[in-house]
Amino acid sequence: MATIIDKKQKRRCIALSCMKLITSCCIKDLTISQLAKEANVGKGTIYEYFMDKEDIVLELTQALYEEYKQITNKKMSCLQNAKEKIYYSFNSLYESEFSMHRKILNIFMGICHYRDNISYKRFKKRLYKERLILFTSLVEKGVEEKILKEDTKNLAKILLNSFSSFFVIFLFYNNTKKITKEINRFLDYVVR
Amino acid sequence: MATIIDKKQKRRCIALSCMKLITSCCIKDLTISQLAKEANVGKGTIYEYFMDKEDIVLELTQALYEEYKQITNKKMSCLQNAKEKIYYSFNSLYESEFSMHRKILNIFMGICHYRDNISYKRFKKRLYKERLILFTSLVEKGVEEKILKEDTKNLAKILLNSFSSFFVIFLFYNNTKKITKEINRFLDYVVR
Amino acid sequence: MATIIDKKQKRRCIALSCMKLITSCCIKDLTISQLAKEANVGKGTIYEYFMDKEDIVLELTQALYEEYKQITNKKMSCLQNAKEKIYYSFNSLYESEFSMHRKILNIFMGICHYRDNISYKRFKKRLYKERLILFTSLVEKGVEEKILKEDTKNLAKILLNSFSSFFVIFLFYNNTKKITKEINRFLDYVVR
Amino acid sequence: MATIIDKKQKRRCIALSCMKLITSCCIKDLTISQLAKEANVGKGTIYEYFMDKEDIVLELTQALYEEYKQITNKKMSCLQNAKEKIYYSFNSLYESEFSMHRKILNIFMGICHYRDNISYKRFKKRLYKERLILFTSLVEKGVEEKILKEDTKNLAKILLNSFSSFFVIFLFYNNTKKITKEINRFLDYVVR
DNA sequence: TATGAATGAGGATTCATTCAT
DNA sequence: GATGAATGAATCCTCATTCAT
Repeated sequence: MATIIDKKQKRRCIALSCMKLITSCCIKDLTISQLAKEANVGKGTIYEYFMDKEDIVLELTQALYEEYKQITNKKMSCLQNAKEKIYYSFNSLYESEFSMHRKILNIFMGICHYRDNISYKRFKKRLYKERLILFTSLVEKGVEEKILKEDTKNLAKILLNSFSSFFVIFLFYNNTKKITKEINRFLDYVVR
Repeated sequence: MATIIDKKQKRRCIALSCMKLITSCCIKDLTISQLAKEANVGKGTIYEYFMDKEDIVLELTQALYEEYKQITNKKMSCLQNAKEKIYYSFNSLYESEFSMHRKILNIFMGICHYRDNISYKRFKKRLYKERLILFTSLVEKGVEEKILKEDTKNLAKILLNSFSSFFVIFLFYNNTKKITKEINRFLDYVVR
Repeated sequence: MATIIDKKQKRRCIALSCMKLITSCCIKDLTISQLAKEANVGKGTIYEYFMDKEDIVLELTQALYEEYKQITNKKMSCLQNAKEKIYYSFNSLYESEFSMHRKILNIFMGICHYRDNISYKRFKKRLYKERLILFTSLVEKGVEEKILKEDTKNLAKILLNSFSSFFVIFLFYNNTKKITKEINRFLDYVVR
Repeated sequence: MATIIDKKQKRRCIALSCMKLITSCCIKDLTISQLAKEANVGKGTIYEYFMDKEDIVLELTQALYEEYKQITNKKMSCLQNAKEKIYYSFNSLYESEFSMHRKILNIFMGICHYRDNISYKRFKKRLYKERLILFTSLVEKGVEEKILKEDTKNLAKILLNSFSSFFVIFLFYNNTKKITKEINRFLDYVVR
């Protein structure tokens, strides 16, 4: 039992050690040797804990996603009304403290375009599900507070689509101010 | 002059010859040798016309994009009113005849996540610009025909964001029926 | 007959066109394409007139050797006595006007270390022979003028060995002033 | 510490394994694959220890140079007087047991004509310096024993120039008997 | 005779993966 | 469990050479 926990911890620890390297280089050009050196472990050790390069990125994405969730949930619970929560749930990702998280998400999405294995799919589904739950609850609250007129289910999905859309657009602009503007324009249209 | 045209033509011709191979394999695992063989030219010839693998994908994406534009413009001009045109502009991409186009677009977008050179940027800007012009004109017409209440500029951008969002969602579902449903749900919400 | 002369002339002309390129780049890294472009002819044309890269260097070396001979013979005939002629025959190669000639000779010698075909051998023999004839006549004159005490034959060979030695040393120092100093030290030792 | 010594030893070991191949083929036509096979190591291993082909030749030249020095120093210490030592220091290189050493030296010199990196320069300087020290001490001894009349410094340099010259001439003749004759003719002229 | 587009053999180099320590 | 030296398959890319025009 203890060793399994250790194994998970070490996996995460190695992945986090590689964060800087992964976000600063093109993932395509990174080698296992470089990653092992960055994490201060032997090449063989990498193979103890990861299938390949993409597996490290997955672990790193999960780590940062969980951190993002923890921080934003905390802040969200301090916000008073549904409107503020909805705006925050869209905008928080583009705050400066999450620049690393955005970078990793970009790299993760890039890998998704060519990689389609189980662990990747599973994490994508989890991301989708958890976001949908969040937006569903926010829409419910919004309808209660009468800032949203829509029936619950559809609007939550539209919000989810738009949320991911904005991230894609962000990768195009690569400008957080611009994307924040676009987001608020959209939310002003949807929310009363 | 003649040779320049020939060079452009041959570039396109080679890229199109590689279409099947590119869409059926994982681009990451494709080699220049395989592509050269598929196009029935020597390896050296590939290097005569392309910088690398990604350059071939770019050419292919451009070729299919232009074909898509030509076909959809033609059909669009037969449609009577703004509402139909808007729905068509969103849904056409998911018709079965454009399955190849969707595949290429997926591969192209995957490459965008790690590649950031001039020709890729240029084409991305062109895509963005041309789509924005289309949606702007459709919104104008929609407002004229009183099926859209919004001020022109903002709605066009929202449509554009949603359009690209739907494609990202499609890559997740990989199910044209589902995405068509989502699109129509969204458009029913926006259009009267 | 005319065409043969033309062929020889064109061969020389192409080789001379490549002089700058050959002396400024490392011969190992030069390609036939580059040489053809530099000479403003097609790649196929190069093959009409030359066996390979080394053949161009040979032609260029011959051209510059003949030029060197012509210029130095002229100047030598103006010199009054054997002593002056001997000193000039050693030092002239290191005058600034012959920097190109030295460079080519270096490249030619480098090729000799791995290439051993007939035309290269023939030219090396010719160089050796002509220099020996020159030094033999200078020694004869020197003995007549009583500035050399030695029997003719041996000294001519020693001079020839030293002459080529100095060039090898020059390639090591790559400093004309230093080599001139060494040469004069040596000749002061040999000549009264 | 141990690994550094091992690395140096393995480097030398690989280079020595390639000796036969390097001296029997034209270095220009040798491939890393052939060298790796000859040394019974993988291609990747070659790159672990060497920059390129020329780096192997450098290592081999150094190995054989050190062997040559060791053998000749030993024999030289048995010789009685300066005259014998001077003659031996010139002639030893052309003894049959050093045919490999001559071949490598030829190849090394050929590479010097187009390669000018630090490690090559450093070794060339070392060669020059050590030979100059040897000849200086021999000239000193010769003056003591009154077989040389010259002032010490100049003659040592002249001997050094001639020594290298003779090797160049040898590459032309490729005939040890002839070169030995030339050497003795020269030394008879210099030494009383 | 001159050309240069097309070629593909072949060499350089990389790097994921193994396995003895 | 951790390591990193050794490996060689795999891929890149070059460039001498050909040959139809």
